[in-house]
Amino acid sequence: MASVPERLVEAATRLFAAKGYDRVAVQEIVDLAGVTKGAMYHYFGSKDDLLNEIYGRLLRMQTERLEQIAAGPAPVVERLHAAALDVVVTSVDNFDQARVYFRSAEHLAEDKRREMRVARRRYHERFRALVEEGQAAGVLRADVPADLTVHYFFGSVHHLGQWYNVGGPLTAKQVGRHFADLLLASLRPVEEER
Amino acid sequence: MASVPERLVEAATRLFAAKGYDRVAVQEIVDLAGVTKGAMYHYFGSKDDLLNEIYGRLLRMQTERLEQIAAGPAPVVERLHAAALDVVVTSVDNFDQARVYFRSAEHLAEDKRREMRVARRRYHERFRALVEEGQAAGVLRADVPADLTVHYFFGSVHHLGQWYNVGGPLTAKQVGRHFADLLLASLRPVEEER
Amino acid sequence: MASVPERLVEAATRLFAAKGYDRVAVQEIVDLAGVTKGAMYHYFGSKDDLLNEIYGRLLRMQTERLEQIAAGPAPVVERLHAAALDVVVTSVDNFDQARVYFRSAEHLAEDKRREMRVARRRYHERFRALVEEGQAAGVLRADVPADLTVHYFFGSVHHLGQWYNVGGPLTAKQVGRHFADLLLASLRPVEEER
Amino acid sequence: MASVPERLVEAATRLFAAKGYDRVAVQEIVDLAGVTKGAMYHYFGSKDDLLNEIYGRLLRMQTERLEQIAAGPAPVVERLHAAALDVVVTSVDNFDQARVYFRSAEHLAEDKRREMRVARRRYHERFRALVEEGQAAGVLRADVPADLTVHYFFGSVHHLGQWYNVGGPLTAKQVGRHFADLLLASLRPVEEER
DNA sequence: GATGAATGAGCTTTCATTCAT
DNA sequence: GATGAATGAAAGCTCATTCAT
Repeated sequence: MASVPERLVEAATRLFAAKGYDRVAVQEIVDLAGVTKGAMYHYFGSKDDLLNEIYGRLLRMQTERLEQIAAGPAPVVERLHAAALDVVVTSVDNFDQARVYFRSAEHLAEDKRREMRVARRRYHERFRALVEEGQAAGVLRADVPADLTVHYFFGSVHHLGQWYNVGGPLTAKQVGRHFADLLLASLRPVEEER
Repeated sequence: MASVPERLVEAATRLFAAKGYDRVAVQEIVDLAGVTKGAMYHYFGSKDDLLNEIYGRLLRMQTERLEQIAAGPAPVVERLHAAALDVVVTSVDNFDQARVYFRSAEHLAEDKRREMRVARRRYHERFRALVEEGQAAGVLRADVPADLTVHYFFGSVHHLGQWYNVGGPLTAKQVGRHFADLLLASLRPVEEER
Repeated sequence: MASVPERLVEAATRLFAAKGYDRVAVQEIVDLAGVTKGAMYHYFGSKDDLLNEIYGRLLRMQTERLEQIAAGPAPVVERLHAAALDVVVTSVDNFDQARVYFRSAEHLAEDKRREMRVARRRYHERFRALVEEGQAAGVLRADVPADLTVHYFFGSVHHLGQWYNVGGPLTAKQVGRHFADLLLASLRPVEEER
Repeated sequence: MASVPERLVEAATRLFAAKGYDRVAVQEIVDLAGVTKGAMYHYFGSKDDLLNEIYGRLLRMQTERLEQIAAGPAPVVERLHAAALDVVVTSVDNFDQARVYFRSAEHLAEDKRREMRVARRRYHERFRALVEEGQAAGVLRADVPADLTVHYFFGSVHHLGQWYNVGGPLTAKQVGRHFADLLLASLRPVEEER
């Protein structure tokens, strides 16, 4: 059986994803993990520390992957497509973590929230830099601010948590491809637009 | 001064938007509205009844407008563009309401939640019907499921609540246009895709 | 029957006096007062707010009486004697309140603690002024700092809570007289001291 | 570096003096002492056992010194003066211990509390015997009960913990002399009292 | 219509102590 | 001798809701 802190993080992830941070009692988490409250507070300073742990994992992982993809040798359009696909696939593959991540920033304590915002921003900016690179190279349209485009796309990703059905007809890869295609299509240079 | 129930709804909207439903105490709402708890329970059956009220308003309004736009005489591409623009503009114009709407579905009591899901779905389906109409007419690409496209777009809209700054440099109309343009661009029929 | 807040203050006074602030649970207080915790938190912001209430009452009362006595027309030696006697008698007459007062300053929250220190100091200084008046008039010895004398005397008063037995052989007035006599005797001008 | 139990007692003394027994967590003590909880429970049976240890040290020391002083050859008035001075000086020289001693009797477990009361009483009685000796000899006033006088004086001593400032202008010896002088002065036989 | 005192169940967190290693 | 993970009981506090007035 996994270690106690590991079990706690898993239990918390499942419950936070299902009901939202504020609707989950610490008692439920420790019950699901099969330990007592004292054990939880031995490893985590607070309930929101547990959230912080969940939160950070996915973001760190996605950031690393984005940086690797972005630094690759392929043409920028391909790298952007790969990055878009990747964030969808990893979000779906870690669906509970992702759902927690998508909605729980506001429940972090002030200091951790600041840290997280910094990390999120770094991710956002790395992604935006890809878009800007494509715009500078003339292969992506430049009449829509790159910043706005990134928000536009990540809105779609965050929204996955609200409709995507893990056992359903669409695989992670299919959704990822569609999303990446839509993004790239929307950024093709305009020629004789209305 | 506005009527008591009106003041309560306004106060609740402001507070729910700012802090999230679970982080707002009924006492805060009545304090901000300048009434007492008894008064609130005179007009509303419960805290989540207040949420229900807020919730419904924006959705009803946007649904009506969508139906009007969709039923118009313009070509489908133009109607879709107008609908996309409209949902962004009305969401930004009623920003607090929209933010509450975007993240508080799960706080409704079971029966109201069901009602709401029905209403949301109707909206979603009306929008999807527009996309499907364009696909059938051959003016929008058909290789991405219309359903997925609608989720994709509304993710972007819902995400507005997390980054859009009401007093900032972008007006509602500008964001709306960009979003609508991105949507339409992403749906142009593909010709010689990679 | 007394009002709820009154009953709560009484219950808290009894319990804090008997066991010390930290050893009394809010639950015990409300049980003794015959109400629920919710009721307590309706009237008092916190456990230490209850302490604050108890704390202030005795000090306010003794301060008023001291000021009246000190402002009287009698010779300073008589006024000092009366003041010393009075603080003993009122402390014994409100024995539980006094015991709480004597030991619980450190349990107040920081802001209230500051307030209380100011009030205590004012009391102390009013008393010291009496001693200094006697010294200036040459009727009390001046070779012991007035400040130290006051600490010396109030130590004795505070200590009452640790040995005085309310049902015992000594009445409040008897103890008060003895204490006042000892104080005055210790302050008689020295003539041919060793 | 000192032994583990020694370091624990020192750390506990510092913390109990500063914050009061109930406000200090065992974890804080072991952290300050640089050991672990297990180590503490290896040497001491409980938190209050640690208090007991601190508690006894000062009292044992002061009792020994009192007995030596009281048994000396000097006239009773001088012995009483010396005893009074000594208890002040040793209390100030061991200020943290003294502060713990002055206010933590009630935190001892029942059995140790009884022991302590016995030891305290013995000290008190030895001191009182000095006063009574002086009264019998006619060199101290007899119209105030010796018992009450002792309480009166020790109140002043215990109160030191609440106002005396170790780095301040008054040395231990100065305070001790003043206190002893005040005590002796208050006990001079009365002649022509008002 | 409206008040606000009161409820009661629930919350997160703390902490002295134990015990397998 | 010493560790530190884990317990379990209790703590202070919050809050949506009710109800006599």
